[in-house]
Amino acid sequence: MVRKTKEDAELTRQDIIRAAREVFLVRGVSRTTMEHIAIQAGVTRGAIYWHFNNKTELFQAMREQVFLPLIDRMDDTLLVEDSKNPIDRIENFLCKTIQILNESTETRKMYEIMLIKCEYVGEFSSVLRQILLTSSGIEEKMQLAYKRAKEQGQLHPSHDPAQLAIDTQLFFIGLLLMWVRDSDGNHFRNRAIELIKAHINLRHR
Amino acid sequence: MVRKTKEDAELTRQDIIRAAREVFLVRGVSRTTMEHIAIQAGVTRGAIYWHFNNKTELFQAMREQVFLPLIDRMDDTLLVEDSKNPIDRIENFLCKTIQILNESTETRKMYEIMLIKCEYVGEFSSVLRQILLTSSGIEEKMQLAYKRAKEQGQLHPSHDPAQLAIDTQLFFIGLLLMWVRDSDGNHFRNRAIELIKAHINLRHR
DNA sequence: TTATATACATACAATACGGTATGTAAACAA
DNA sequence: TTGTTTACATACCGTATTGTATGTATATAA
Repeated sequence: MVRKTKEDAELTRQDIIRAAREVFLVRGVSRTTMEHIAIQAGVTRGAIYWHFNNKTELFQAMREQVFLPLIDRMDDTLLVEDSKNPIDRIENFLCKTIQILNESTETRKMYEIMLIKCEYVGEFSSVLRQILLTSSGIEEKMQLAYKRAKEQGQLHPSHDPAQLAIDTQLFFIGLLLMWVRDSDGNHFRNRAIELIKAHINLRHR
Repeated sequence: MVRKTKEDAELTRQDIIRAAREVFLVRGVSRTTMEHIAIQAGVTRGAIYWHFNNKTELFQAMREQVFLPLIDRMDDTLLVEDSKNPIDRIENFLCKTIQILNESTETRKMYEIMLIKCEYVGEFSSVLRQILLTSSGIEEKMQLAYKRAKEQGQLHPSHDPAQLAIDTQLFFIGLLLMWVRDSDGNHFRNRAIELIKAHINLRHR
C-alpha cells in the first residue's frame, strides 16, 4: 500500500527470508508454498516475487545468509598458523560449531532444514554440489592441521593425517545429522562436546 | 481390465513399490504424485489407492521391504557370541553394509531416498522416530561388542567402549550420508572400505 | 449357478498452486 | 512540477493433484 524506501525494502527482504526459514522448518521445503511464506512474513506473494524469482532463489538466499559467515569462521579457526597445538584447533573448530548451533537459532534451523527438511532433487542438486565442495574444503584444511600435528609428534606414529581428517569429518557430519534428527530428545545435543573431546582424544599421544 | 488372482495382486503391489522407489529417487518424495508412480508402474491411481491409503503408507512399505532384512542381518553380524575377535565383527558389519549398498540397487536407492530425497515433516516425523530407535539399537550392540573387546585386552586401555561405539556409529552415519551425496563422483564410494578399516584401526592395540 | 467380494480402471469435484499481468501509491530524478 | 521507477498488492488463469465415487470384469465362495 504505502511505498517504501530502499532501506524498507531490504527489511522486507529480510522478513521474507526469516519467514521462509520458519515455514521451511515446519512444513519442509517442497511442501512450502509462496503463500505460506507470504502469510508468515505478513506480505503478499507479490512482494516475494518482487525480491525473488522463485522458491529456489529464496532458499539459496536463506542458506547463504547463515552459511557464508560459517565458512569465514572456519578459515579463521582452522587455518591460523599456530605452531603450538593444531589438534586443539580442530577440537575448537568442532566445539565452536556446536556452540554456534546452541546459541544461534537461525543457524540451528538452517542446518535442520538442510539436513532433514529438504529434498536434493532437480534445481536443488546444485546445492548438493556446493555442499560437496565445502566438505572437501573442510577436509583439506583439517588434513593440513593434522599434518602439522604429525610433524610435531602429537600424533600416534601409525596414523595418517589424510585418513584422520576424513574420519573426523565423517564423525562430525554424523554428529550434526543425529543432532538435528534428535531435536525432541537430547541423546546427542547434551553430549556433543563430550563426544568431540573423546573423538579427538583418540588421536593424541 | 482383467481381474487378477491374489498372487497377481501381490505382484501389482510389488510393482507399485518398485515404481515408487524409482520415482522417489528422481523427483523426491514430496514432489512425487500418485500419478507419477502409477505411470511408472503401468497402472492407474486406482490400483495404488486400492493397495495403499496414501503416499505415506506407500513410503513406509517401500522402506520396510528393504530395511527390515537389514536389521535382521545386523543382529546376525554383531550379536554372535564370538569370543575371538569382537572388533573384527564390527568391521565386518560395516564393510558388509557397504557391500550390500554396492550390490543391491534397491538398498542403495532406498538409502539415497531416506537421506537426501525425503523431508521429515508432518506424517514423516514418525519415520524419524523409528530411525532414532534403530540407531540406538545399533549403538547398544556395538557397545556390547566393544565391551567384549576391552575385556579381552584388544582395546587401548584409555578407551571407553560406550564412547567408541558412538564414535563409530557417527562415523558410519557420516559415511553413509556422504556416500549418497556423492552419487555422481566417487570420492567416498571407492574409498569406503578403506576408510572403515582405518577407522577401526584407530582402536586396535 | 449365482451372489459377493476383489482388484482394479475411469470419472468427477474441489482446490491448491505457480506464474504473470495489472494496478497503485509513493519515492526519486529531471 | 511532472515523469519515471520502485516496491509492492491484487486479480486472473491454467493446470496439477488429491480423494472419492462409481463402473466393471473376474475370481471365489456358497
